[in-house]
Amino acid sequence: MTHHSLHGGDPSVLRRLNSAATLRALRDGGEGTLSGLAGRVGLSRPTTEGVLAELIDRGLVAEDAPRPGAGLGRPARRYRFRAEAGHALGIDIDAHRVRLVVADLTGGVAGGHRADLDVQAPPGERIAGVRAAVKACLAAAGVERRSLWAVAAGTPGVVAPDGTVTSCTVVPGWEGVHLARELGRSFSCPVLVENDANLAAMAERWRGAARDVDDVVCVHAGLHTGTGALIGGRLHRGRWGAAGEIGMLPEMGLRDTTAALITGTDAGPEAASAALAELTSAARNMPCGDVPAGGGSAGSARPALDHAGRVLEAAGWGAAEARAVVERLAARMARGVAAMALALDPEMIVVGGPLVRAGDLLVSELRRRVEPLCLSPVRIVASELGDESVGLGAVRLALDRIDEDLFRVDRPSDPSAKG
Amino acid sequence: MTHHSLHGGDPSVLRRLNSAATLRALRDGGEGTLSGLAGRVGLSRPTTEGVLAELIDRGLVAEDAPRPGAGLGRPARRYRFRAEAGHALGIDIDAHRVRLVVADLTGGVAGGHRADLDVQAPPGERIAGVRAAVKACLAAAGVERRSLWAVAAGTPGVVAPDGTVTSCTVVPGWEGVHLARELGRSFSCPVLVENDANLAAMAERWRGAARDVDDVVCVHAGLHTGTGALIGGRLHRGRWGAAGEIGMLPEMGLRDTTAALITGTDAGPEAASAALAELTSAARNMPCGDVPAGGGSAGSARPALDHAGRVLEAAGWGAAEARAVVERLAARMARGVAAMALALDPEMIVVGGPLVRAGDLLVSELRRRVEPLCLSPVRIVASELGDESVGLGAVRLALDRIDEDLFRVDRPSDPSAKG
DNA sequence: GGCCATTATGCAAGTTACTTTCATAAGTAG
DNA sequence: CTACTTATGAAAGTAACTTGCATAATGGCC
Repeated sequence: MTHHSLHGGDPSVLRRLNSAATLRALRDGGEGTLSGLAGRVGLSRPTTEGVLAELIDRGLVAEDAPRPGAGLGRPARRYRFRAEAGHALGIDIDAHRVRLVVADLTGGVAGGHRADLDVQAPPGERIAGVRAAVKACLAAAGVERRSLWAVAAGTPGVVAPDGTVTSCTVVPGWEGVHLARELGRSFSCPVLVENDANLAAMAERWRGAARDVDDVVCVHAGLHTGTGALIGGRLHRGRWGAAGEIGMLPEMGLRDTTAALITGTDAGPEAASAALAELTSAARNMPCGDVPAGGGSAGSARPALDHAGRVLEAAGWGAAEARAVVERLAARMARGVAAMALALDPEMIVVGGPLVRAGDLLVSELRRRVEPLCLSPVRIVASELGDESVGLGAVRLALDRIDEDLFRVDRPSDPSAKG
Repeated sequence: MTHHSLHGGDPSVLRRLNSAATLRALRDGGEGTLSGLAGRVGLSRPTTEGVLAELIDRGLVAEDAPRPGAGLGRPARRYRFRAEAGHALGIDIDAHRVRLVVADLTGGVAGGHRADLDVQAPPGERIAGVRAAVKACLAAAGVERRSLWAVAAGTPGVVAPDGTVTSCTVVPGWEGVHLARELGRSFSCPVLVENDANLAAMAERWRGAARDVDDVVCVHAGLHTGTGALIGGRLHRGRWGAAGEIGMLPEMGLRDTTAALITGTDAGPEAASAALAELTSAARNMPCGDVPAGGGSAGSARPALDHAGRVLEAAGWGAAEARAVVERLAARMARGVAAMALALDPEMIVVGGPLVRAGDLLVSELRRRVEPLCLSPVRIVASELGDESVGLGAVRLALDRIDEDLFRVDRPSDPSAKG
């Protein structure tokens, strides 16, 4: 049992209930007339009128001008949800870049931004880079900082419930950083931090391949392949935020997936890591336009991803050798994906992340390999969001946090609390 | 988002809300005085009085005689939850026996019963055996059939959402049986069917080792080892009811665990199955007190469990050879348990099922083997419920179903619907 | 045994919030 | 310009919760 409102209440809780229901109807069902709304929510017209007046007072609803000519009879008063009353900011922090998405309260994207980060930068510098990107993003989108009602950030690695990165293999020095607190300094609203695969899963359910699917696993294939799971429509983080890290078992084939793609073998992870290190050190002295000047002082993830990108591209236009490499990668990953499918029995598995490109070869190969290992007819599909997924998922997480306050029925006790 | 009450409502929903809160306070907080209750629920005394009158009318609450001498002042009227107003029945159907538990509405056990079943009996006969056991159980406990408000049954194998056994390796002929419908004929209340490991997990959270733990995995070690998971305090069934069947991957070491124990090897499952078949066929002609006369016509699970029991017993009093066998089993199972721990990151893993006996050797060995493979400090503990777990879990599931109706706030639409 | 402090009860008046009802306003169609 | 349609505005009515006060029942004290 989650949390039952042990306390009954005054008639005022009824008002709050109706207020929340009306606001939801207006936001999810789009603008509407007074009587139309009353019908949708199941309340009488006078009540709806009173509730709306209150919502207008709180700045959440606006009355539009009536539209004559829309039909017979006296024109109806029209109300709409004020999506512009607040905003949510989603941040996708990766080893070598940061992506941002700002959206209004209905999730309408108001702007985005991206900036490169030095892979080798220490955490402080990295966070400073994120701060600068946030500033630029807000300026470009024309969104004021005080209009932000919640911020969420995604990062590779395990994120503890308090927002600390407790384990991260792909961003140097990132472990132990209390990211929620660090980022929190820049904002006066709740700041959440979450694992990137988890956010990708939320994004796919919101606007991607898993729309309206309640039980979904998102396989986020990158340098290391992590998975995120939504169970009953809700994110499952695990007790320590480490859910989905099944790739920690080497035989699952989800570790160092990019390296495995590069070497083109299903040899053990040590061989792949060695190959990656070699490749990286070879690439260090080559000009590499995207890497910021001054970076590249030690083993970097960027050249590996670039190389992987070339392989995937080649597989896309049909190069037999490249296709064989991707097929071997799929064979390697199949165990781990099947294990997640068997453990959770989701309705759908969405495969996304940097290693998934147009052509869907990796996905169709995974489908072929994983399905025979499963008990249930799980649907394995490619991400529809590409590299937007983590940023969008972060926006969704922030919006969920906002909704918590927006639709809460019990009295707000401490509105200055940060999450 | 799960299910939002899109509709606002009359003052009557307020009454239903307060009625539910009062009932819950009375049930969970124990009996109380009128004023004391009002304070607990946060309502005024007159309101509480009205709500209680209504609850008494519905037969859910009774007024006890006031107790003079309990303190100063006028004796207070005392109210209590009528736990005896209805009952829940839990059924644990296994390959060779059926166990039943009846409990009242607070979960107080009113009676139990067990009966042997012929392992080789066809489904119809097996179900008839269950029916007979139900009858005997109700008679012994003095509970009338119409007093049953919900029934839940646990079985090995995968149970589809509609209550069909879609896959079962340990009960012959059990696949394809629509167990919920078959059992439903005997009752005029909702009948639920669930996988046994899932029920064991519910039981451990209710009254076992995982009290007050929201994220828990229960490893149910038997002929085949399945796992059940509670996530956020709720059972996670999976889209097709197959969640937790990670043992379908042979390298997880969870398949044919009893056979593996018997052979004492960590050889592949084929070797173990062959050994089991051999043992079974050898045991067929031996007298075996517990097996009903007429049974034992083909490969049976019972001798295997008996043999396994002897090994575990020997390990319990310290026989070195037997201990080594159990240690090898733990080593075999560690992969699968670790995979579940990594996939879900639960707070606790409870190890139960027929293969767990006093002494906890299997559990401590698993702890030693699994912890190094995990990212998070998961607690691995032994079941506290032994072979009661599945039956108790079934009772808990039935009680949850009852609670759904008891505390529902929206108007009941079709009270004759079966779940 | 009578009186007081204590605690709970029963009833009445007041408040909040929702609903129904009816007369009126503001448009469109002919 | 009239008739019809649809929405509005205000008033009366109902359900349910709260506060407040006089009253009842008990234990302890003198």
